[in-house]
Amino acid sequence: MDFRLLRYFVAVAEELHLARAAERLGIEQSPVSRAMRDLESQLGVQLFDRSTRLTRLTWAGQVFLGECRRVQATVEQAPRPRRRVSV
Amino acid sequence: MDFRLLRYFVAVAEELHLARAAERLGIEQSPVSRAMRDLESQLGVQLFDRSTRLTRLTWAGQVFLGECRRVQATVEQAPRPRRRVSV
DNA sequence: TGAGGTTACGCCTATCGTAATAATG
DNA sequence: CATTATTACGATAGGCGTAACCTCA
Repeated sequence: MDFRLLRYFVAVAEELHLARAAERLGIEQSPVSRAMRDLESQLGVQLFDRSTRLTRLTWAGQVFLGECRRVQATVEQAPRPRRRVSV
Repeated sequence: MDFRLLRYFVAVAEELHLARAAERLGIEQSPVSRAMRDLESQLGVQLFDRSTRLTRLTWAGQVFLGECRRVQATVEQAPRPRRRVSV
């Protein structure tokens, strides 16, 4: 689990739309779809309710989104030695 | 910057010895050495005082170590959906 | 049947391990 | 000269894009 999956997940969770999330991330749909699958697999939890479309976050997904935001905030708020780190 | 470099750095910062840090991480010295170089390059900051050995953290290194621990704590303390995630 | 998501496939980069090389104490 | 760190090099895994394919409203 790295910052990449975390960023991807936040984008998807907020957009609930792979194409828009992908656009926001500057990559294609395909890797985003795979990333979500991998993430759910790693966590052993389903993060989204899906029909064909992503309808909403599961409860686990909501909890995880909260965690991700905490992590991102921690990383971003931290005082940097000299330069900012791109997460 | 991902959790990998963060983990490597914490190990090295705590051990101040590449071989021990590498052992702790379950990999070889070589990638750890490269990781520290890459990290310093990314941050634009020297993290260690080095002679041939790593003698100690620079001030920037100490600050960064603090940040890393905060991030790790955030990740680890977060309530997990079902399963624990290995950072 | 069209909008949205997934899978297949090949490419490319990043990371690893082995091993050789430097440096200093 | 022994210990520790770095560099060189080849192998491999993982992430990406393109494009084909599936699925439900």
